[in-house]
Amino acid sequence: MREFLRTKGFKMTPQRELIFRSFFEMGKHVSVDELYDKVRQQDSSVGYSTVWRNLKLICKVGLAEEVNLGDGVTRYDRATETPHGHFYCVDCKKLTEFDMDNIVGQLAIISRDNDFVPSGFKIEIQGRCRACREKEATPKKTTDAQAEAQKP
Amino acid sequence: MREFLRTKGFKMTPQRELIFRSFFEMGKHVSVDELYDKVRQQDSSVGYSTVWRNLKLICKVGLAEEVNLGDGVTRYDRATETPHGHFYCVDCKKLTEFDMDNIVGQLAIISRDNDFVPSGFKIEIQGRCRACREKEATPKKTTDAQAEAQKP
DNA sequence: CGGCCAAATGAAAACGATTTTCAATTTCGA
DNA sequence: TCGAAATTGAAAATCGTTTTCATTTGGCCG
Ligand SMILES: [Mn+2]
Ligand SMILES: [Mn+2]
Ligand SMILES: [Zn+2]
Ligand SMILES: [Zn+2]
Repeated sequence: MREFLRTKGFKMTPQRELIFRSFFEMGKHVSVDELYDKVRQQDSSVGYSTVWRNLKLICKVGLAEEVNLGDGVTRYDRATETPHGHFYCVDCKKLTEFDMDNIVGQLAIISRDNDFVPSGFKIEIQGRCRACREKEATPKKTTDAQAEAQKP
Repeated sequence: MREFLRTKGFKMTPQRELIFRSFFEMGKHVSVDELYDKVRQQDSSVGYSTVWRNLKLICKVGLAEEVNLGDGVTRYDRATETPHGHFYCVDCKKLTEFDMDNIVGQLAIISRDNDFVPSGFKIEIQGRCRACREKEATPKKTTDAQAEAQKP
């Protein structure tokens, strides 16, 4: 790793080492805050901006990429060998993955047909996961139009 | 429109009327600022929050939906009869659309196979549009590792 | 082994889009 | 017409992201 970074012109530091290791230990879809918390458990002197910068660096060197679900928080997803898509449960907000190998071909065709040279594909499927369907909870009826309209 | 909203418990106002009309007159992928500017051309007394709230309302009643490309700005996309995906040019940032009818079937199958009940699909293809490829401009070599790493 | 200098760090501040607050105004059904 | 509920505009609050800046550190070179 140290060597890998060095060849790209970056130095290794204790903080960086810890941040990189922590990131890869954590699951997928990690937010800055989550990683920051994890890192601070090991070394509470590491700064937030250092975590943020290193997360950006991890993306820059191609080891992860940002994921935006429109919930206001950027998450970082460890790069996978084969491209994958995301199921986003609108109830519990859980993010799960699926392989998109068999679809990439079609996306490439669509791109070609539209005179567009693709470099990356993102597929997000919103819906409800099994767990949430089984809970089948709170119908939660509309009562106050304004509250519904103006509040999240 | 007035009637449509009334049945959902919302009132019509001059501002709302103007905002809705302006939104549908504009192209796709409109940001709050863009719509705000357009609206102010007609009536400079309309407030920013009113524009924002009505954009949210348009989504709530199903006439549009938010689009997030991770560039920090939420855009609002008029709902289309048939679902469509987006080509996002990494150079000029232009967003163009493509029909995804022929892929939706597969996405539905993938969802079923993963025990997920889908309610919406989003496909984003990053790459370069024709215009940008033809410009084929500025190779822009890396010179300062830190600058490259820490600045956008 | 020093010395040097770009890279890296941490704290704090800046940013900027989004969202909320609140008092005043308006809509629309009873 | 009246009044409750919705809407509005201005301003402030939020809050994740990004930058600034003074200081420290890593790693290459002699
Ligand atoms: Mn993922
Ligand atoms: Mn669109
Ligand atoms: Zn769920
Ligand atoms: Zn382009």
